[in-house]
Amino acid sequence: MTVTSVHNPSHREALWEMEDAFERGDLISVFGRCTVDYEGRASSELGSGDRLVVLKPDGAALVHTDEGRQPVNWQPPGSEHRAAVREGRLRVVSTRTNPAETLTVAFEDVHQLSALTVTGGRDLDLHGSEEDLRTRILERPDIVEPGFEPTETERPSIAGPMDVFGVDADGTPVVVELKRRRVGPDAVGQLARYVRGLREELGINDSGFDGDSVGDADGDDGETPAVRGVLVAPSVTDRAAERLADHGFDHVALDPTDE
Amino acid sequence: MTVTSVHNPSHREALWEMEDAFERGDLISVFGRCTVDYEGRASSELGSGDRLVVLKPDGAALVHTDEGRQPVNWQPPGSEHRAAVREGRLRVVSTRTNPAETLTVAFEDVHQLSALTVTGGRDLDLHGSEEDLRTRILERPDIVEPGFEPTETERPSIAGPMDVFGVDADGTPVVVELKRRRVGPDAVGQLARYVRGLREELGINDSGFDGDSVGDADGDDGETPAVRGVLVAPSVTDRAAERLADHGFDHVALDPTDE
DNA sequence: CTGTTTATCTCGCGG
DNA sequence: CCGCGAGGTAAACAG
Repeated sequence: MTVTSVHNPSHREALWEMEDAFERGDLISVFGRCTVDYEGRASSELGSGDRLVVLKPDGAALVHTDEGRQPVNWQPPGSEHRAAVREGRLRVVSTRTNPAETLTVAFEDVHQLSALTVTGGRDLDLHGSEEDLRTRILERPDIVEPGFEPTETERPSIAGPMDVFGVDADGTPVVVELKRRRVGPDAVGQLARYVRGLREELGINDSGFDGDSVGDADGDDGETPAVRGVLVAPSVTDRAAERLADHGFDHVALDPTDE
Repeated sequence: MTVTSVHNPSHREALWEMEDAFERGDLISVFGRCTVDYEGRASSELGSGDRLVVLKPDGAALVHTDEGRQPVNWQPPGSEHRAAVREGRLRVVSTRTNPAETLTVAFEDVHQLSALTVTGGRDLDLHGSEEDLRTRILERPDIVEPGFEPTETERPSIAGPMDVFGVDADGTPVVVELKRRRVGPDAVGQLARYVRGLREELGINDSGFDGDSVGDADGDDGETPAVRGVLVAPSVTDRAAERLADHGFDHVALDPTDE
């Protein structure tokens, strides 16, 4: 038996079922008319209404209405659930410490209470993350540009760790910044800080002056800096495109979810 | 009747109940063994396991395991839910556009399916938020400091809107930044940008030089700037305290949940 | 234990 | 529609 369910139980019956479910470590789902109070980092009150309350064996509690992805009230995992009948009504209290928080659900009417025994299958694998994108670039650097050779990831700099660092076909240092979604000017600023930091580190003047360094860009005059910046992202905002142009950085359009 | 529920239904029966529930605009709760696939901003696959799936009439979809406050997979409100039986199995697909995202739940076994008719009670009042904190300061400005008079909220500046703007007992302009929890150096940086922006606006030199302005701080030499910065937060990190001191800003310890 | 960073963040507001 | 900031953010991770 993986589901125990009672419909329109008395508050006492609901309490018995709930205590049994706590004992078994079940996932509990309660649908009923209730008020909800929360006291802790903030405080809130929720008047009477029909809601779905989920109590998890790891201590998480969720109160959902018929709208929104977010629970209207909740308690994080690690909280402790207790149930009782006070003044003839089922009352569920979930508490945690650090910070001290209390969620109280007082039922006027329990429409349905279900205890769900959960078995296995908790393994998720997620693709399309920034981590995934970096792995793919290390495996096939040509998707950044032909001849690109990554040398380090998470290379430390005064502006923080750069996502990917390497050299291009001409041997010029390249800083690559990865973003998994459309970016605004802030990402360009981040890339600019890395490039600026690296130029300082290598003793290269911002204007592109090359003080005996690792290989100047070909033919160009002093305008071309000896460290390049490349932003890898599915797309950029107009403002970001302007700032990329200002800095002389390149944008590689690459969607992390594409193969 | 506010709850319709079937236990261990056939996949066809489950489909009928679900389609009826869609029609009625019910909140749907399904507990069963299923696999979950998500494609969109990222992509994920979830192997077979017992999970609680919630489908809301506003288009939100949630897939919960027995752990965590967060759903293991979800779809935001505004998505469209469809159900069908393919290869003898109940399959629920939730899609949305912009960004294009698809959540697919394929049930191997439906343990329980419930349709919940929700009525009323969506009014939450929350205290202890930043909004609430601002209201309290406007009602009783003395909790910032005696003699403080707020003049504007969300006052625009080149650095963005400041939380509260006003003048102190001496008539010196004061920028107040509100934070509802313990803050790090970033909040001080934010406040500093506001203060710097306002000084520029008023034609005051950063070093505190007063170019015919609204009332200099008493007695001090040129060190004291003619625009003050006050950070209201329950507490600050050590690093943040140093930066506050560097700028000559004040910290008012105020917990948004108090009072 | 605190502090930092990320997220399929969500959510609301303004241009 | 995009961009920005707040959240009882949650959650992973480093120190």
